[in-house]
Amino acid sequence: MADKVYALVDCNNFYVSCERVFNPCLESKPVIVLSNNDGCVVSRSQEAKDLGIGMAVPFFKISGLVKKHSVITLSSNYTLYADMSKRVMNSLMEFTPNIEIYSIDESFLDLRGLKIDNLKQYGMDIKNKIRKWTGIPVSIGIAPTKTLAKFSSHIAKKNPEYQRVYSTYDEDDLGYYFDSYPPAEIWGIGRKMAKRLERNDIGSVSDFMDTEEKWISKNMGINGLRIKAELNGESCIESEDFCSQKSIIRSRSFADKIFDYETIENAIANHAFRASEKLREKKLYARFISVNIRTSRFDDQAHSANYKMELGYATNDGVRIVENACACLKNIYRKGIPYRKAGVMLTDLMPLNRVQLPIEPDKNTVNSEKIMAVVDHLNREIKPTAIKLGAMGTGDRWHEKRGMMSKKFTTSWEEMPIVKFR
DNA sequence: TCTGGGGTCCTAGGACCC
DNA sequence: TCTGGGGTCCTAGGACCC
Repeated sequence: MADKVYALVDCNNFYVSCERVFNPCLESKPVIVLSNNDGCVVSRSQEAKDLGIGMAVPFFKISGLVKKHSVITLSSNYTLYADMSKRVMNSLMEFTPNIEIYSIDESFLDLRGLKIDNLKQYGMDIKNKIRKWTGIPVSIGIAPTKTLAKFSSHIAKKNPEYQRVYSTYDEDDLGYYFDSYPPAEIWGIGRKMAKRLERNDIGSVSDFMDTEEKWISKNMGINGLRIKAELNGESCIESEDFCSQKSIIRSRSFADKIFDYETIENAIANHAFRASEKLREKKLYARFISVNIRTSRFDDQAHSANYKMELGYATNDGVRIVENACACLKNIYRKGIPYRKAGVMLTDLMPLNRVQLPIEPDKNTVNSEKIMAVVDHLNREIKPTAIKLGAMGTGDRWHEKRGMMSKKFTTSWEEMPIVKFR
């Protein structure tokens, strides 16, 4: 077997597939799932794709189409998707522990060193078992580099004859797809770069492969060179270091324009607290916090403001993080601006063993670990808002719209699916 | 009327130093 | 009075990913 072997396992239409597991009536019908605030389309069933509904299209632009074809529309239910994702990833670990979870619906498996006679068959085996164990359909690309594995998974998805598994080790028509697919199909080449390539008569992956390195380096930087090497079978995107997360962000758009300070402070305090929960969950500490408030990007007088502050010493204490977030907000809030979005970012993250604690801890910090542990426990066991800080407020004017959400089938006793026998 | 959220990485440019 | 060039560090912004 070759030096390196990566399998990219990609869940098909993931959010829609999650919904279908618990609601079989959605099968073989056009279904879409919307982003927060019911703003954009973030997942589409094949039937919805066939109707011409694009990815990330604002919902209001397709509402006519949706009505005409009775497209079933759902708000996103991240609690459900996160839990289903965990199940899929745990199932994949049955095949190899060398798994890199790349996103909520994708993982790279490092198959090096495993005794596998037939990679294509192995892929089919994974695909069938994931479907059986979790109900989620997946596509798989197998190749010597991550970029090629991604490309292979696209081939697997688009061409039914491969039965959703494409292995460059077992097929000999990769060159055909290099000739016929545009560079935009390649991982790392986005809209802007694809346009630029097109303007320079680079219309296919093969054309890109034939492009001089000098040109690539000048126009695409080091990333372009890396992509070319990867497509040549030379692996240069290594596995991520798991403890290397650089930032934690929590932000949301408001359902309506918001002008008043109090409501925005509530939103910022909530985001800051959620961000601190994430920090504690990952056992990390942050040194900096920054707060951003902005109008709609599409507003005539689009406005955005940032404020960054040092937290003193690295911390994951919710109270301190919320206090600092509110202090940041005071510096940038302006009266009379129609704010549409607020967010909090924690940066310079580190694990406990790298944290420098203050020489003389004050009273408030001494007990913070214990207090936070209790708060987290209660919020996990009862409900996420069981314990809140005063600044987080009680209103929900800043909350987003989610008019069409399914239930938390797998994570809430109240909302568990009911099976009836007759 | 209605346009997502959470991340990473790279680059250009300014400030500052010698 | 003349005001160079190299280095570093930081930040903002852009591009990309899902």
